[in-house]
Formats: sequence, structure tokens, C-alpha cells
Amino acid sequence: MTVSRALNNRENVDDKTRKKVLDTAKRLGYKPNQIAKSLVLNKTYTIGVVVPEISHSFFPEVIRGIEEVTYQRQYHLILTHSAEKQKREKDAINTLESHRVDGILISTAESVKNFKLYKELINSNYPVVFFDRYVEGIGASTVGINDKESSRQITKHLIDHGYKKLAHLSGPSKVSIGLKRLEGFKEALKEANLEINEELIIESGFQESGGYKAMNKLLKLPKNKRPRAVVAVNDPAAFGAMRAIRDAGLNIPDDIAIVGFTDDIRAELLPCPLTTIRQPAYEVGKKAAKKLIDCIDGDDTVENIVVDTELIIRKSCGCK
Amino acid sequence: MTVSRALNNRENVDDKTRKKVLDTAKRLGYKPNQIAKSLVLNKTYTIGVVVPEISHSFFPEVIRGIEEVTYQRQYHLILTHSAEKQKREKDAINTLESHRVDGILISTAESVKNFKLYKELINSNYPVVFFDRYVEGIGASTVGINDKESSRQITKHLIDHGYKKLAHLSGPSKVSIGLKRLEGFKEALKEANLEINEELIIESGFQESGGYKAMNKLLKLPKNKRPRAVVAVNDPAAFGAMRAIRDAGLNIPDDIAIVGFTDDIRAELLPCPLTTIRQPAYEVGKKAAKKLIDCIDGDDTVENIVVDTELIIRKSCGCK
DNA sequence: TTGTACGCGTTATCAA
DNA sequence: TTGATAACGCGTACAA
Repeated sequence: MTVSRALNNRENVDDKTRKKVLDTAKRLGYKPNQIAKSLVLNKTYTIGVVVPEISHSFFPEVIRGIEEVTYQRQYHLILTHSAEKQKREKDAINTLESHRVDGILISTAESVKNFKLYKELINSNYPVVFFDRYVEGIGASTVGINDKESSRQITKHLIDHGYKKLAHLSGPSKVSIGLKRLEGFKEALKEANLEINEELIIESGFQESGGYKAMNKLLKLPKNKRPRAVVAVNDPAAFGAMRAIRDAGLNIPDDIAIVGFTDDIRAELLPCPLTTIRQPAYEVGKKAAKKLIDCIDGDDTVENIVVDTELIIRKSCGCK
Repeated sequence: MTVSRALNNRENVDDKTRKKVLDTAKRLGYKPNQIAKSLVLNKTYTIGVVVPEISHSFFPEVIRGIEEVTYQRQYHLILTHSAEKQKREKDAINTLESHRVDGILISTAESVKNFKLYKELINSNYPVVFFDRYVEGIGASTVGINDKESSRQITKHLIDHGYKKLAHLSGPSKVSIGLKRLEGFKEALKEANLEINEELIIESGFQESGGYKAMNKLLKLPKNKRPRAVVAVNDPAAFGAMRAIRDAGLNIPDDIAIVGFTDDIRAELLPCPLTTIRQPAYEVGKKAAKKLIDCIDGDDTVENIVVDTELIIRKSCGCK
């Protein structure tokens, strides 16, 4: 016990004893066993992170933000990856619980169809914060952007520059950010008194391959029905769509204009740089981690934290 | 004890008892406590990863590879980030030890000046595998590429196309891959009987900013001493250098040719696509994780695993 | 200031 | 097949 006190810099230890303990600890290469500590304190100083993908742009930046905060606040990070699969996400959450992480940060996988697991987690008082792809109204805080408003804004940008026939490549039907972006798209059309043509709203999902396929469907429409401009749910989907447009021998933006969402690192480097919405990934990571650790420390207010986005105008929209 | 046996699917439990246990466990929402398990078994099924950066390209892919293997083999991942700082790397390793991870994967930070900490780790029989930025000859396995040979190859490519005055933007002087790439560069010059001009070898480090600064130094040389082609230690350094060249009003590759190393996702998208060496990041991650888990499982052979690279010829070298 | 007893949740071991 | 006991390494509570 005296050893424990000495190692933890408590007051009530004789200086000589303390020195002896510390010297011996050093000599023997003693390393405190965090596992035993966790067991007795019922606290691991570890948080779990579940990301749906580890691609090249958005999520690594978010993770960097999370890591920054956890490092500062002396927490650690168990990283899991759902690969957009519901089963893997479930496995991840279960093992994070088993490892008794103090809280969990989640960005939902594309294929998640119901929120029972999340609800159970939250109802059992497990601290959970969603980031980017969130589920609202089930009692957990969220950190994200204003998807609807940002989507409305970028759609309006196209409309303001005279485009009238707009298509939308939408996200998976169950994922919040996809739905909100779709809403924003529709709202912008309504505000401009443009007809909403369901034929021009195609589910692409979040991946490049889906964007490619979805765009090809649009390109198969008779010429007079084809869209003049496309709002993609995110940048990867836009990249796929751009490839489809180019493969069809058409020009961006002269034949078809297109905009994305994310500001992927590749967006500005493309042959025709992509107009998009910049999401501050690093900020999202930091705020999510902060909120989670606050929750762990007893903050039980549920917040929906919104970080600001920025419309980045490049060439693909043909407005510049 | 019977409960433990039932939950762990052991043989010697009566079927009725087992059913009762499982039902009750479910009803109570029982989740095994991995922490307690770890304490008694002295095994956490967790590995620690130390990366020097979480940028947009190489390391996220490596991590994806690591995650794939750990998921399959039922391990978990504690991710730490040294941000290229020696102190943070040290903190990371210490806390990973305290968390009793079963093994550690390390890619060394740029600023690490001595290997004492690594040696202690390895000498205390802690399973350690280095990946990408490795330290050889201290008893740990490594997974990387043949840096020297790849560097020699890409340098030779430039020489074969007639360039005679070559510069090198080198990595930090203490990091293995930087040194090896420098060696490869020199070797290619020697083989071609070209003079090695130390004035044209400048330390840029691994970051874009360093590449920019280093290139500016080269550009300040009198015109007749300036290099005609530049071999950068990696792609980010090359990106910085390209910016410096463009800022000086010069053309790539007509005034100065340049090549990189990594095949960062941005390399092919640049206005002048970058000739580079492709490193199979995902493979590196998988092989490193596999080797580490093998070590944990008792494999005590020290291997230096080399994964193949590929020379990717684009426009920046002016050879195509 | 120092030390003793106990408990965290689990498994191994050995006895019933 | 089931159960009792001890142990993993640590911190809390209390006693000396």
C-alpha cells in the first residue's frame, strides 16, 4: 500500500520511503498495470471509436481530431472499423463494451437498418456521441454539420446560376445525412418554384462505384429528360459520376455540371476541380471527443453540435 | 464457475444448466468483462499501433490493413499518434505498455534520435514489429519496402532519360527509410559515373513544408549549378518542391523534372502528375499485423519482410 | 506514516 | 457435472 501511495505521488509518505520505492521501481522496470487499475476503479480511460471507413480523406482527419483531444485529456483510443457493414459494426460495439471503454464515438455504417443496438447502449447509460453520420432523437449527443442547410445552399448556388433541370445522387435511404441532404436539395428547388422530378433522384450511396452506376442511369434517360446539373451526396459519389459523364463523352460543366459534398482532398486536384461543401473534419473529431469525455465526466445534457461548413466554388459547377 | 463454463461453451456442462445460464445472462444483459479476463489471463487481445502521422494517404491505408487482420484474428487496436514528436511517441509506448497490449506496431517519428526505448521494449521480450519507418538490427521484425533499391530504380529512370544534374531532397537524417533512399540515389549516380554533388543533397524531411523550403534553397543556387531533376524522399516533400518550382515561375518537367515516393492519392491528380514509387500501404499493414500476432503466438523468428513496389511513370519526370 | 483486509470479475485447479 | 478456493494487480477503508 505504501508502494501504491509512493508511486501515485500521495502526500502521506515519508520522503525516504518514497525515494526507496521509486528507485526500486525504476530498477525493476516497474510499469503500472492499467488493467488491474481499470478493474478496481471500474474506469479504463479508454474510448472506443467506430468508423464506417478509413479512406483517404474525411475520417482520417476526424480521427486525428479525436486523437488530439484524447491525448490531451489522458484518454486512449480503441479504433474499430465497420467497413460499412452492420455485422462488423455490431461486433465492434460489443467488443468495445466488453473492453469496458468509458464511452463510444460512432459514425453509423451505411447498411445499418435499425437503431435498436444504439438505443440499448444509450438506455443502459453508456456514454455515446455520434459524429458525422448520426442518429437523432434517441438520447445521444451528435456532432455534425447542418446537412440540410448546406445542401440547400449548394443547390441554390446552381439554381442561381440558371440551371433548371437538377438531379440528385442520394445517400443510402437510412442514413441521416443522406436524407437531410436530399431534403435540402428539394427545399432549394421548391424555393425556386422548380418541379421536383423523382426520376432525377437516384440512390448512389456514399461510394465512388455507386456514384458511377447512379450517374449512368441518369445518362440513359432520353436526352430531353437528362439533368443539366447534378448534386451528389458526397465527393466520392461525385467522383464516380464524373467518371461516368466523361466515359459518355460529355463535358463537365458544359454538358452537365456537378457538385459534391465533403471537400475530399482530391476535389480540388481533379482535371475539373469539384465545387463542394467543405466539412471541417478535424473540428468534428475534436468536438465529438470533447463532448464524449464531458459526458463521461458527468455532463448529461444532450446536445446536437453543429460545425460550420463552407461552400467552395470551383470549376465543376460552371459558375466561375 | 459453472456459469463461466457455460458462457464459454465448454463441454462439461449439463444442457439444462447451460440453457438456464444463457437465458439468465441474456435476460440480465450480461456482458463479459474483458478487463477482468485480461487481468487473470495476462492477455488483452489488444495490440497497440504508433503512427507518426494520420495524413490523407499512406498511414490510413496501413491502418485499414492492420484493422482487417486484427478483426479477423479477434484482436483489437489501440491507435496512438506521435505527431512526429519524440515525446508523444514515448508517452504512447508507455501507456500502451501500461494497458498491457499484447504487442506493438511502430512506425518511428521523424524526430526520434535514439533507439533506447525501442531496445528496452524488445529486450524485455515485448513483441514489437516496425513498419515502414523501421529500425533494423535491434531484434525486432520489420515490414517495409526495399527503400534503397526502389530509390535507385527511380533515380536510374531519370538518368536513363538523359538527366545528368540530379538533386535529392532527403528525409530526416535519423530515419532509416530516408537514409536508404539517399543511398539508393547515390548508388544510381555512381553506377552511371555521375558525380555526387553534396550541395545538391538537401534535407527536406517528410512534410510538404520541408519540401518547399528545401527546394527554394536549390533554386537559390546560381543557374548553372541548379539541378535539372529532383528525387524527393516522398510525395509530400515532392508536392512542396513542386510548389516552390512553380512559384519561381519555372515549368515541370521542362525546366526541372521531379519524382516522388509513396504514390500518395494526390500524385496522379496534380496538374503535372507525379512520377513516383507505389508503396502497397494496405499490404504493409496486413503483413505487419500478421507478423505481430504470430510473434504474440510464439513465433520468435526475426524477419525483415519486404513488399514489392512499383515504379509509376507519369508526367513530372518528363520521360513520357 | 505504514500496514492489513477486502473487493473488482474472471479463470485454473482441484475437490466433491 | 458442479462448486469452492485462490489468484491476477491495484486502490479503498480502516486500523495500527
